[in-house]
Amino acid sequence: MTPRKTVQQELTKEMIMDAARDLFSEKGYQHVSMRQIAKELGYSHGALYYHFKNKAELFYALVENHFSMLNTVLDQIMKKEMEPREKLREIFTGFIQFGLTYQSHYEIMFLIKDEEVRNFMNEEPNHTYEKFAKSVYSLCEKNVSIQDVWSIFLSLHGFVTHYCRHVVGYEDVKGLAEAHANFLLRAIL
Amino acid sequence: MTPRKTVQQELTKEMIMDAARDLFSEKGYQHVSMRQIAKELGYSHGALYYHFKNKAELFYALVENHFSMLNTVLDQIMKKEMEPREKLREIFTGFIQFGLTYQSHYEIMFLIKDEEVRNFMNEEPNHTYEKFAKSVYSLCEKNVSIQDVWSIFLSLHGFVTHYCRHVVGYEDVKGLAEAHANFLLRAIL
DNA sequence: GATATATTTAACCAGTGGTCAATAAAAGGA
DNA sequence: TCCTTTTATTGACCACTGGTTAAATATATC
Repeated sequence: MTPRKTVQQELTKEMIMDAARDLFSEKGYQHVSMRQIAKELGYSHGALYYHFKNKAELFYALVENHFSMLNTVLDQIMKKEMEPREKLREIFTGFIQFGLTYQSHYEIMFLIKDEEVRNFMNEEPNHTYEKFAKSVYSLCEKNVSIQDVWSIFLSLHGFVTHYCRHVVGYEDVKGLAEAHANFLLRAIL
Repeated sequence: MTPRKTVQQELTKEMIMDAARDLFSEKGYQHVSMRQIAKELGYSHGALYYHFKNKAELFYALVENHFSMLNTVLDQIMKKEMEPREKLREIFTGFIQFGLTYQSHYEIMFLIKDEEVRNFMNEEPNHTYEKFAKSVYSLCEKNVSIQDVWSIFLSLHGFVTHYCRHVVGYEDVKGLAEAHANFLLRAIL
């Protein structure tokens, strides 16, 4: 019985979130239990509840930053000095790269069906999409419709979703991702 | 104790499969239990096990035909007398319609990450994709690459996946689906 | 030493897939 | 018609998982 560990090995929110992240990547959100997360950390499951009110709150803490990460990716690309066409390509591959690099994040952000979890995310998805859409739209000038931008998003989403399911990293499909980006570019130019 | 139901109707595999289908559409594979299915039917869960060895077998019985259903959809479109371009459009919207009409099927066919479930499907996904790819390829003549066909598939997949998540029927997004199809057509013509 | 803090442990509760003896209804013969 | 056999259904039961909570207790802080 060791009802409290020494300070150096005390559990933190960050530790829990890191472990949770890893497990989600590996097994998917649905198949990770609080007990598993605790076991991974070498703590009892009860300890998690000291740091997070419940499972949903833990998930929300995780997902909260994921959208701003993606926003940052988009911002950084938009800042670059580059031809519009190249920039578009970068946005497309950048989106895919984000999705496949942070698969568990992506899953939670865009793939989870669970109502309970999704109710935690309010406007983040819309906000991030707005940023994406504005960027794409501004780089295409007038030969593209709002509809088209949405189609592009869905098409990228399809790419990420498929390869998420088969758990490969971005590097494994870099060539395919670029081809996909080119394919989409062809539709709008 | 009423160890057997009076008159009424006896349970059949079809009844079970119908109820299961509905529940899967609604809640997804993981969140439907044998007990829920039984309850929906007004029988005890034990009765299900008289008709199906276990949950997996029930799912497989369900999914088994889904691929051939999609194959049939593709075949029927290919049989039609139509301009290639229109046929392509029909294939695209037909795929989406299938995905959104049989969301639970689609989910199992193309979206489930669960190893246990996926091990049930052997070559069906590949076979169905082959049929899709051959059809599309033959309708495009030479101005399209194998890569492009794959991109089309992923793009349609993205559409279905997204709207599956938000549980809407095909009718609710028919206009969007057609726009998406047109978008994809533009990329290859 | 007292108090706040962090952790474990055990337990609760609801739910799961799955098994099976008991049993009533239906079917088939005589 | 009665009797047997087959068939389909039930509900108790098992072993398990998962989220959550509360009491107990060891450490840290003052």
